[in-house]
Amino acid sequence: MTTEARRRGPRGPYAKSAERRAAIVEAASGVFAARGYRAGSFQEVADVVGMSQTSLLHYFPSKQALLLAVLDHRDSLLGGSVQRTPGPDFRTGVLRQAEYNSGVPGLIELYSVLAGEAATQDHPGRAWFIERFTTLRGNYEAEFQALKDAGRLRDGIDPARAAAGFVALWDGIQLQWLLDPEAVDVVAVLRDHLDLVILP
Amino acid sequence: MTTEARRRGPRGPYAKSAERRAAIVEAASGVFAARGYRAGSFQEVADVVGMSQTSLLHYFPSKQALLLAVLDHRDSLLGGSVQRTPGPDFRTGVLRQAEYNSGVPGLIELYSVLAGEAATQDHPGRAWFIERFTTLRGNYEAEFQALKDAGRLRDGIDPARAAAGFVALWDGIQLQWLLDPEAVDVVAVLRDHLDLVILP
DNA sequence: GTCTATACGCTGATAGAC
DNA sequence: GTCTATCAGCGTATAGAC
Repeated sequence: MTTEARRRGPRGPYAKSAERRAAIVEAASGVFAARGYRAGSFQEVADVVGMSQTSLLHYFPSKQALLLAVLDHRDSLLGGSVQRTPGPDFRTGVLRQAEYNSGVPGLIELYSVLAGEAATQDHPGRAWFIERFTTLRGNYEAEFQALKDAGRLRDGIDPARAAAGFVALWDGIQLQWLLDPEAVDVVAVLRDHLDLVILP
Repeated sequence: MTTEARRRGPRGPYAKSAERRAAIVEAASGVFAARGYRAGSFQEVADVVGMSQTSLLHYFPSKQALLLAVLDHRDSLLGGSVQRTPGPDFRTGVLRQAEYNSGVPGLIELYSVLAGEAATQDHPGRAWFIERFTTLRGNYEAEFQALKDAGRLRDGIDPARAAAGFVALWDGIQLQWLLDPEAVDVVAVLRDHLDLVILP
């Protein structure tokens, strides 16, 4: 819809408005990552962007709407984590992504914190996470299936369960890393696992 | 200290007081599991136990104190998940525990929700979870080391990384299960993994 | 679009009567 | 030990001036 508006040329402050929205989403990402959704406040987001709390409501009609914008924004940054890495070999792509992630801890934090919180009752992000896990498992299942077809999956491994397991491993080890960065090596753990599952 | 008091015999309401405390911790476990720590309120816990909010403060001087009591209580129920299963073979014991867990979803929920929340800034349970992950990894590392010594660990697997990975896998798959119970089979995923790592 | 003023509820915690 | 009364503060959201 932004592009829609821009096409007309000299038609007003829409572009600036889009910039504001982007700034708000960015600020909210930081706040929700640091505090979680429930504990994170509109006011705090407003302070970061430098506007009043009520002005935020002009861009996002509710806190929930802001949360969903934040989640979608994160997705557009990291991709489905699988789609992002279509180029080389699956194993290499995934490990490269994991390596990259360690450079943007804020995004990991946002994801881990909200995923846990989303398991609570009436959480506005719950449906989003359920759907996200579903597609994620689907994507990885396809990858493992392709490996299987190529004869590169270890015998007896079920692609669907392997997919769920790999997503789980990644999320779990990232949480441990978040709580105690010195104690675990995310990339090494993932590599170990993939080397067990994928034949050379 | 409870046993200390009971030894004296007819010395007052201490036993009853301990019962109250237990009831409060139980109620708080449910509330924190369903809502998380920050969103869960003292008032809600009080409603569940059937007393006033301020009376709770007589047993637990602060919300944080209640949280820590809840966490320790959960641990005493499930054990370190490893100590609980010293009997048979490691693999069997773990899978049995996982099977058991699916019968008490509330405890899983409590754990998953709070673990994610604990990664936020200034969370009162953060230190608890860091320490817990450390001991958990240590315990599993010892198990894998024992398997290695017995020649039953697959070649090239590092016990410490395998431990971190297994804990991660378990936590991660439980979170997926919590959000979408139909979509994943916790025990099957864990079994697949162990069968890959442990030689028959 | 941005603001101030404000409604209205809920939070954890304290003081003190009984 | 349990209560009522109360505190000071923060939460989201609305109304309306500019």
